Amino acid sequence: MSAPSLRARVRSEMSQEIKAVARRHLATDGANLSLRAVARDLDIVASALYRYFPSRDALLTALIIDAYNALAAAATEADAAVPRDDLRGRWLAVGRAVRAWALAHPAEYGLIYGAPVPDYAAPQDTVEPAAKVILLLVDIVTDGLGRLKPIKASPLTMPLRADLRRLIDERQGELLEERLDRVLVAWTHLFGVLNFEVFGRLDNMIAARAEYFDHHMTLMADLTGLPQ
Amino acid sequence: MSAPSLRARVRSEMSQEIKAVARRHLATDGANLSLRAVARDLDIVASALYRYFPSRDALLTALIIDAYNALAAAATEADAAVPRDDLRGRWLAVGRAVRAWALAHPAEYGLIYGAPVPDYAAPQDTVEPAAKVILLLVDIVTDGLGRLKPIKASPLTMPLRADLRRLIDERQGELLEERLDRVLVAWTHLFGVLNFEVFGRLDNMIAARAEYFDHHMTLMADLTGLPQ
DNA sequence: ACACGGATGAGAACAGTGTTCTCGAATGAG
DNA sequence: CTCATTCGAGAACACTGTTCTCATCCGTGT
Repeated sequence: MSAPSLRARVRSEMSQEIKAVARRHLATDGANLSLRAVARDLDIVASALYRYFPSRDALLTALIIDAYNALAAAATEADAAVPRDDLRGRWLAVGRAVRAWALAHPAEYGLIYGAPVPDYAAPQDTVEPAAKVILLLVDIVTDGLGRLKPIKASPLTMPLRADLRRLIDERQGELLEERLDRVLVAWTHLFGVLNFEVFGRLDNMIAARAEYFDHHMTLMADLTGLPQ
Repeated sequence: MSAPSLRARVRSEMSQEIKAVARRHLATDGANLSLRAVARDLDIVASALYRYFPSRDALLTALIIDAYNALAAAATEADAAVPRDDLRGRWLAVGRAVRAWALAHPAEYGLIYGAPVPDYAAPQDTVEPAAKVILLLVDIVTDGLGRLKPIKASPLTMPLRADLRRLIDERQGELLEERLDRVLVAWTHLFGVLNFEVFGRLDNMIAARAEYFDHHMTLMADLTGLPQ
């Protein structure tokens, strides 16, 4: 890695600034982001933006990647702040961090967990940060091996078991299929509740939002067999 | 109810046709629906659309309402086709119907369960059909009163209990707070799994989609205490 | 049966959009 | 100190939603 040239530095600063302004607009205008409006805010002509992003889609993609990374960072940091053997504490901390980030950045959250634009293929750069949250949950459960409560209830069908086996093998995981299955259930549920809350589906239904969320996370911890 | 005049009839037919074409466009272009493109498909000039819908938003709203109603109708029909006392059969039928509709109409599904456009207030016409699915689930569970398995695990906190009590009272429901809570969990989860599947979050993860979905629905039936 | 009036669609216009291209000017690199 | 690369401006093009005005049509009330 050679030292970045001055030009490269100011260029990347400009890219960051464009994204910052775009994020601000996103918060008020949602996904209908206007390049010209962003340019105006930067005292720049719209075509100048094309020196930094080849298209509007590219800018949105950059914002999406940033959002994934920010969300993953918040979750990771929250997990790291809890003693390793406090599994339920870590579990709840991750959930709360994801929720806090989502509520603080609803537009960006909608960008990554709302309906994707059709025929938009998620670039490879998004898959790793996108997987981060569930990997955190897997890690927490894996750290509890030996202490986990047994899983009762319906056995998995073979095709499903095969999918889970493959996922475990791909990452050299240590969980059993049944256990990973429960983590997937919890992961699904985490974003299910969050979508409902962020997208307004709980309006006029649930007032005690934070308690509602914690309750669901606890239930999922139970279902996954987290001890205590 | 007087007989609708001829003019009113052709007018409503034209409205339906506009929505049909718009739905077709929605499927390929997603939420960026172009009025002019719709008009072209109808051999009509764009401004003529304004005789039928006062704005693009109004057309989208109409599509949203239709989507809610279609989804609710599919779910209701599926429930009605199963013997009343086969609770788990009805439960699964509703879930599968919702999933089938969502997979058959991903764009419309995204319209109603994806990220809402900011500052877009859901018109009153949407709340009733939007609530239909959860009401079906509540009905199924209510039909099982006396046969339901007891709910174990963490008691509800007071604020949450109050929210649930209010929801029950509003509709003169017969469920206990704990039971309604579980129905809400199941409802949340239903759309959580579906969002993940429809929005592509299961790509390269789960191949056995139908089994995955059924498995989650069954787990939720267990959690809710549905007998058998 | 007939004239009337309201409903309908065409077309032009306006403001706004993403994107491409060309052209000076600046400025870091050799 | 020159030169090539990078940058931003500006015009242009093909779109978009929306508003007006203007004929034309045709069901309706008499």
